[in-house]
Amino acid sequence: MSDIRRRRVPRPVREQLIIDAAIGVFAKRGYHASSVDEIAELAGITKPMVYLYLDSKEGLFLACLRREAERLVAAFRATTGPAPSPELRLRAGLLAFFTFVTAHPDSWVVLHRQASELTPAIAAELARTRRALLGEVSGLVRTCGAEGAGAACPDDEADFVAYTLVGAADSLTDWMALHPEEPPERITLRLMNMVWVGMRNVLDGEVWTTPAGEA
Amino acid sequence: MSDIRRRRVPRPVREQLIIDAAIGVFAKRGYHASSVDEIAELAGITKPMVYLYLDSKEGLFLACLRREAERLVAAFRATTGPAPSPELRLRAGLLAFFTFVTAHPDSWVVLHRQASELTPAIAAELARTRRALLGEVSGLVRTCGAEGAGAACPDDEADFVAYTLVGAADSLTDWMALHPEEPPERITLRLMNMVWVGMRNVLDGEVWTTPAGEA
Amino acid sequence: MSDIRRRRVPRPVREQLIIDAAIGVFAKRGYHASSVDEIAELAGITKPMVYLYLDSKEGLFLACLRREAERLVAAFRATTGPAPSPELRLRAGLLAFFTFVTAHPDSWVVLHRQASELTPAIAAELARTRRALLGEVSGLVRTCGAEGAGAACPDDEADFVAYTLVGAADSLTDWMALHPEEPPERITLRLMNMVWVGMRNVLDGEVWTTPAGEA
Amino acid sequence: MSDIRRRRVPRPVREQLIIDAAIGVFAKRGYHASSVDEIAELAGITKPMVYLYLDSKEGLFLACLRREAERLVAAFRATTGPAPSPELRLRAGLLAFFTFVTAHPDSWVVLHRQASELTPAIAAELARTRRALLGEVSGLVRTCGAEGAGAACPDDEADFVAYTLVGAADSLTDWMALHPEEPPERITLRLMNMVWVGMRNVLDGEVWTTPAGEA
DNA sequence: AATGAATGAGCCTTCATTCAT
DNA sequence: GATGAATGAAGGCTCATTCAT
Repeated sequence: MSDIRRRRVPRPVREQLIIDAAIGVFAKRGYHASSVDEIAELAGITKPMVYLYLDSKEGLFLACLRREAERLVAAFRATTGPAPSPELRLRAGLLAFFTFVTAHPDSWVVLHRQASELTPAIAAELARTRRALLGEVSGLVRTCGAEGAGAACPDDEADFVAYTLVGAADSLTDWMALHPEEPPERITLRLMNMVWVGMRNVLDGEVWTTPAGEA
Repeated sequence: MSDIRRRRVPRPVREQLIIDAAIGVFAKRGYHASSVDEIAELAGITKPMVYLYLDSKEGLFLACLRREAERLVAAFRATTGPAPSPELRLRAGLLAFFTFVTAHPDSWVVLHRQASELTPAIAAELARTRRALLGEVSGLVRTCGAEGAGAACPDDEADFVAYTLVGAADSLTDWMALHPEEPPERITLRLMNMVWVGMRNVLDGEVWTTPAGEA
Repeated sequence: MSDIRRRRVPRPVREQLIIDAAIGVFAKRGYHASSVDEIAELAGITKPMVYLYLDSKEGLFLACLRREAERLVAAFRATTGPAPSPELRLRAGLLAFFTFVTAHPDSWVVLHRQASELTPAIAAELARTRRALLGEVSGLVRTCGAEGAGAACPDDEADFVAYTLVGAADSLTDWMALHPEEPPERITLRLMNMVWVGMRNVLDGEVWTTPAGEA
Repeated sequence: MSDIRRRRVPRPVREQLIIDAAIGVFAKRGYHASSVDEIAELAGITKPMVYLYLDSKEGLFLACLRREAERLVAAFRATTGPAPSPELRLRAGLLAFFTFVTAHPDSWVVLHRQASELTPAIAAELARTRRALLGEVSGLVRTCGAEGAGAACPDDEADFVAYTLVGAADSLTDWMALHPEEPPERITLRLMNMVWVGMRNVLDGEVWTTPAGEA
């Protein structure tokens, strides 16, 4: 970040440097409030280079989105694959998430905290990204059904559980910011504690009902 | 939208009409992409009026934030207070949330989906709003500890659970958009199923641990 | 140009002032080389007003085009109508043209000297304008056929003559710039001299042929 | 467009290729709206080469202007010289013009349809070009005076006639675009019909006057 | 001989905001 | 109480032009 940003940097490298800068600015200010000028300056170049390489502000944001989504999903897969049992796979997935978010907080903001004020193209890409992440989680969840075949667990339930997990994890991201001493492992453990039993019950079709009989 | 917006509307009413319009626009476009022009036109008045009543774009957004936060918290309290047992209180809170979000989708977007691209003043107000909501939930959670004594349940655990619940509920908001036939009651029931047992365990200090012995 | 341009000018007036300024700048620099800033300054206001009233640079140019085309055609019609005989009508038309061009040189440049570098919308409007002018002249020419019915004169010939006349007149515009002492009346007379006889012959079907017999 | 544009093209050839490309682009888009990038790409080289060979965008345009003007005047002279009689010389000149314009429409646009939006240097060169062409025509016209003596025909009259002819021919360029089946020979014939008699009268000092006695 | 990398400057456009009526 | 007129400031984008290789 000090010497490589000097003149005459080959295009592929410069592109990554620009995206690096862009993620920082987009995360801090949001899409509309970010100015390409600021991104260019942070990347150590001038505006025309940004447009030459990434086409437009929208293209720049899309590039950020794609690169980080790929990274997150890769991290997720790399850990959930090898784990031997359902609960360890779930744990591995949660851990991968919290580790990624700890390591790349800006990426997560860009990936997930940009509701509204986006152009159609960006909104579409973002929706695709989210679907990919939720699909990943949903697939993982489907392998967690009690003793037997995944077929026993309807997709609908798995999706519901996936949304719950992703939302909970997302929100815990904020909690982590208030508790910096807590390592991803402990967050993961605590979240496992909260959801593992209930999740299994849900996937197995056991339901909680309103105790007495009220509204 | 037809007659009331005519001339000679008393100030407090006008203000509410402006805020109504603003919430719609802010939810659709986001803060920065919203233009005061569009809000004024939707409210049926001219721009200088907006400035006369709400001071600035920022003030306008703050007014939206305050009004809707108040409404959501009120809805929450109104239902959790009367419920007799812990689990019914929790259920009532969740139901209140999902009902509110169903009834006022724009409000929820403005309240919660506006990360980044906000001015400091707005970010502060928004943080306050979220803290209020989380505090409310956290308090509720604290009453759900097993045998009764809130003292047995450390604030830390309650907070963690609150973040998990709010995040899960928030995310299920998206799930609801994909399943419009599902009423708030069923969402509430399913979420209760997923978290009730685990939550109790967590609040009681029972912990899940990595089964065999791995990373 | 000194006092009326002060603050608080009603919209219709301002619009005309802006168009006045725009014609001057567009004529001097051409469409692309003109900057809205310069036009605004010359009009005694700031850029946002130009956009508020005329929408865009393109809209501004279109407004110039429409206003001046209307004026030129009006001047043309006003004089050709009353004239009693064919040759006097033609003479009146030519005189109207040269008088208009003398009085509004910038208008003529904007109307006719803007080949290429125009947006599609402008090109279309400009084509319409030229067709209107040529149609006017062509109609006039058609009434100049020798003794009798305009039917005797095919549209094709009239069009050819109209193009010739308009082109000649246009070019003489440059000649006039080099001979400022020459009044429109004399130019008109000289052009009548050059074309009247030949035109009549052409419209009557008499043709010149290569004398001997060569390539 | 396939092989010659490969590497190792000698400089003079490359220059001509660049000018070829430039004329096409300048004619289509106009001076300001043309980008050096597009010209370079069309010429099959990179931008720095354009600057190395032609110095600047302005120099590039000037080169186009000079080359095409030379070609047009050459074509004009080549045909008017040998013709034996005045009317055949005029006919030959007109024919040369219409033939050239038919063969090189882009050249004509660049040479003649670029009023305004030009830099001073270009405007000057363009004025010189036009003067050259008009001078050529004017000289030709001077040899058309009735009985022979050019002295009998004042320069002033010849100039006036030249402007008329050039303007008429220019405008007929547009007419030709609407009548692609009409060959240069026929256009020439029709224009001769329209102007030959009147031109002779003018050059001989015979004047048309307002018939009765009006404004 | 040729090119990829880089930039200073400028232009169109929009927006939040205010003044004068 | 309400509005039309007006603006300072900024942002996205492009372009002619040059340098270092």
